[in-house]
Amino acid sequence: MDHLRSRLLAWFDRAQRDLPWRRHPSPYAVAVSEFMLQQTQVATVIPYFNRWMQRFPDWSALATAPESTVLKAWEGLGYYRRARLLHGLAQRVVALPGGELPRDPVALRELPGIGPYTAGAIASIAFDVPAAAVDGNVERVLARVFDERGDFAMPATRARIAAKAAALVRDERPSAYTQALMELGALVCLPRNPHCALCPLHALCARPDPARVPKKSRTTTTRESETLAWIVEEGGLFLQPPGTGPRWPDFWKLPVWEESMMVPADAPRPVGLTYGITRYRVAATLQPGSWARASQPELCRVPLEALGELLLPAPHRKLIGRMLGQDGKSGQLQAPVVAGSLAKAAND
DNA sequence: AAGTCGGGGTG
DNA sequence: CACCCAGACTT
Repeated sequence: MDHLRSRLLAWFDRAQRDLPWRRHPSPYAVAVSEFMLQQTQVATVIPYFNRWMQRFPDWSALATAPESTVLKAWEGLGYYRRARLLHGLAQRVVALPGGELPRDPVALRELPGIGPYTAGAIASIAFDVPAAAVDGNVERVLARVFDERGDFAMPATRARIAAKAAALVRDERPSAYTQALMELGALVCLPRNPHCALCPLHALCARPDPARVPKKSRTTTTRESETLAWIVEEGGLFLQPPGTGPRWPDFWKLPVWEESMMVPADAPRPVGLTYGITRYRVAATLQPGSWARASQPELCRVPLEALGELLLPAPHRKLIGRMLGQDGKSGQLQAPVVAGSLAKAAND
């Protein structure tokens, strides 16, 4: 399949996107980008990556940073275990003799947070080592090219595709080849509406018909609803500290509304938001109120102007933004902006 | 082999 | 809405 490779590489040289981690692809930059890109789209990662490289420019800077700082820089990206694993990876790397990642994918696989995909991706992209890196994009592209019709949820199907990917590896521009396969999946060989007419592999693809593409099996989502409490006293908002509750163990959270403990307030009006977390779809309401008796001892009263520095789940931060009349369209609110806005709103 | 873990982009 | 995304780790 040398034909496939030459066509793919020629297309990549022409069509690849200008992405920040392609500017100076050091092993560190490649590793940071790969961790951030796990189950996360490129457009979401770009601003996080740029801020991260400013704040933690190399392995040493990351390794010596406190974990709270690392998590704060990851806030809003999701899958927070990745941040801890990357932090742990940095500490392992600086302790290695060369102070750098190994280039062997088998050795990479032993390090924290580096699975089969990421090991192949770092080896090939950062070190130009011929290694296969099979992510969701590559799986889809190869399944179409080789007319693999098995269910993607079945390990046997994925194993067949992985074998195809491994058989395609050559010692010819491994870095560009790995990125080209993924870039094709991201720009041309799309999940729903592949642009087959524009595809460099169109002539040799076994299944160029967009109407007959394999799809992943569905996941069932469970619906939930929750009411959270907005209680402010003396410029401080009552929050649940980290370490409690089923979700976001590292985060501060809005407390759950307790009918027996709280009295709803007439103003301001409640605000609502529906958000998804893993396989759940949660309809959340933020209810303003006050304490019926004494405040719950496990809650902390946090000054509104300090909220920007706290670790808050994205949906909770959005609810707070809406309660204070902010647009909230920016999704992730910058800490200084939040602090300033909250202080201003608290004076109203 | 199945569950868990976030959040946003997109048709 | 549902699906998908440069997956890894735990049970």
